[in-house]
Amino acid sequence: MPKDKKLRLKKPGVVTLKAVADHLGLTPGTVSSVLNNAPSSRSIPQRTKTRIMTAARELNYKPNFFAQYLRKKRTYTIGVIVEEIGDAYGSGVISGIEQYLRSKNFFFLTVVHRHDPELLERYAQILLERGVEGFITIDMKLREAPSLPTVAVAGHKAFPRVTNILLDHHHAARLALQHLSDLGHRSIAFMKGASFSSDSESRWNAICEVAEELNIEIKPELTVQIDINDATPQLGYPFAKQLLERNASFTALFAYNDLSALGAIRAFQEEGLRVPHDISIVGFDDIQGAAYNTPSLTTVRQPLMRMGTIAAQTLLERIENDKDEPREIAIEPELVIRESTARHQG
Amino acid sequence: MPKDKKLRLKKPGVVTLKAVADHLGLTPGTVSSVLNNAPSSRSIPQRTKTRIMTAARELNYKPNFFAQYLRKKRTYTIGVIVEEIGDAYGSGVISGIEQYLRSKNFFFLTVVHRHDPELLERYAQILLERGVEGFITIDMKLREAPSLPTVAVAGHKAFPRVTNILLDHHHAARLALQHLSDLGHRSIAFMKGASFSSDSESRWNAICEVAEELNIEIKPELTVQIDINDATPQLGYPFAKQLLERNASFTALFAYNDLSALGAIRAFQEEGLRVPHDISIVGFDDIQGAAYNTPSLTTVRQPLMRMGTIAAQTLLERIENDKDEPREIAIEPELVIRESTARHQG
DNA sequence: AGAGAAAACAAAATCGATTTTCTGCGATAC
DNA sequence: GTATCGCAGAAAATCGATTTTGTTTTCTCT
Repeated sequence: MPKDKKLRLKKPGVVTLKAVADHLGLTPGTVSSVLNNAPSSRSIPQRTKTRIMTAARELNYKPNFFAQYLRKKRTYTIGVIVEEIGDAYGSGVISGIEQYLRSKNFFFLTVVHRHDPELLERYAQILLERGVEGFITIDMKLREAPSLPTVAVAGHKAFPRVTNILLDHHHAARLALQHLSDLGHRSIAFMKGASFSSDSESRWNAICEVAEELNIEIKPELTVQIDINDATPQLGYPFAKQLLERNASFTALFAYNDLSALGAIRAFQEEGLRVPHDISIVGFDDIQGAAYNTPSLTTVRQPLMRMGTIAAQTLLERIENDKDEPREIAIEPELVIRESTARHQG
Repeated sequence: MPKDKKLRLKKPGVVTLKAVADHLGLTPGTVSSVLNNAPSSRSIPQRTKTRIMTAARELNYKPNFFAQYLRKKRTYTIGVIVEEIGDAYGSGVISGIEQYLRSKNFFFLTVVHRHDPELLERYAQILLERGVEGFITIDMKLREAPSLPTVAVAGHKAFPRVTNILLDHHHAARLALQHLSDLGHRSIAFMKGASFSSDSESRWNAICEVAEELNIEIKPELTVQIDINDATPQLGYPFAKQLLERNASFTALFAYNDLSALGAIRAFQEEGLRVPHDISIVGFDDIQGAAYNTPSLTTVRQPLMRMGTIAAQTLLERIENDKDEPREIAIEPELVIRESTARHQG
């Protein structure tokens, strides 16, 4: 006969509030109010309070999270929705989130969207079921107003309850293009981000504006559009090849991000082009590893960790104080000059 | 006067079991038993069952996860403990875990250990509080038997309730060293993994054995010990420098993993050494990006995603059927030859 | 000395499910 | 004609907390 499964449900060692109360000869309610320092415990004498505290510590009492939720409706947990597990951009942001939340005794659940609406729908539902108190989305295009306080990292559209954290793309474009221009590059190729990537549009618009300001011509034959979804340098590879096939000459490439830049370097080198000798390349983000590539990558740095910290902080403030949300928080980029750009050998 | 916070606790739109029951003129118990197809619903006529099902769907009733847990003690959730957010090795494994769990309608919570016992302790506690039904640890040295079914990816020590998923390191070492040997390398330098990395010891022992078999001498002056904790190529950089400072000549390096290999390449190139022309390098893992480095990395591939899938599958089987755990599951590595190794120019 | 207040807790309601135990009624059996 | 069974569902107990309401005592004050 199989052992009764029910018996295994009750974990033997778990100390409940009732156990503590019994041990003290008090009722659960009294113990609870003291442990939570509730107003109703005002009339309990210090002696008893101390007895209760001590017993709770000695028995190693930990309130059951689920039972507690049922009354308090709080989980001290937020949901983080990221493109892909281990994606370089998201990982940087999440590190910042983790740091901040840990310091505030909050916890977070992570799910992936992969730019797939169905997957997102499903995982968002799970997060809600699990009682998250807010969302942080990373590189995600929101389709509708979320039901909870939300901070959208790289979010651009305005929605109720949403704070967008966004980079100053105009400044970013200026840093990159000015740098290339200063190095003597005039024929610059561009990679446009995939339409589902939330920064694509703003970044491209900023590039167009700045190019005009700097008198740099954006030639259609030197522009490629990324339209795949990949969290590896493979992202840029086919589009760099595509660029080369067009036989239009260029001396520099402003990639959509670091991943696509790394893929492009690989593609160029396979065709016998040297970076930066023949082609200078500027990436975007400054992900982990950009500094360790050969050649190391010149790139527009986004302070990813800091963006994560700010996102978490903003969200917690809204959750705890239900403050009015700031609509937008702007982040300033920074140019990191490394080996992948050089003076145009003209 | 501030609005009463209590009022905001009850979410307006949430439909409870009682709401469904009221709407049907039945009791919650009846509705619950039918929705769960419980034995006690045998006596309920099909008409009523259909009415209940329909109403539940129409009202979009979703059982409250927390209330449900209180009775059933199930969360359909496991805890994944990984070294660092976005670390290349862990991300690969987690991708596999995610895929499998999703197909089985399980969910997972991720926390980081950073090889820090205190952090681990704290996060493990949180996972338990949140009712995970098992653990998957990744690159973690267990200190004691866990309280729940556990699968340890790259776990080596035997513990009750733990299944270790481990690579055949002897085979791995043979693939790498045979390859270098075939290319004519005799003076090979080695990087030993940090003591807190769980594969370090086995991998090193295997290397020593195979070196002996192949008559390759392991010289102390060509051996460096990684003793920092870093999830970027920075991991290998200082130790490669250290190797060079010793002025002992070598023609190849077998790094601890791909990250340290990438860092080493950078260090060597800074000193004017070309890879693979002057030094051949073999990495380990085949992380995302190893194929896109310049030069692309010859490496011993671990099938990370598959290891994740197997880990998840093994764990679920143990949770659902409380089967006896397999003590170990062996994984076969594979050599991926790319550009970072070449014949010794002797 | 008696009323009212405060002290010190106990009891009960509640959160939202699941599960076991009842109950009333019609049909069948003897 | 009544004991028994099955049906259809109601009632109540339970999971483990929190919170509100009650109930004794013991002071305090006049």
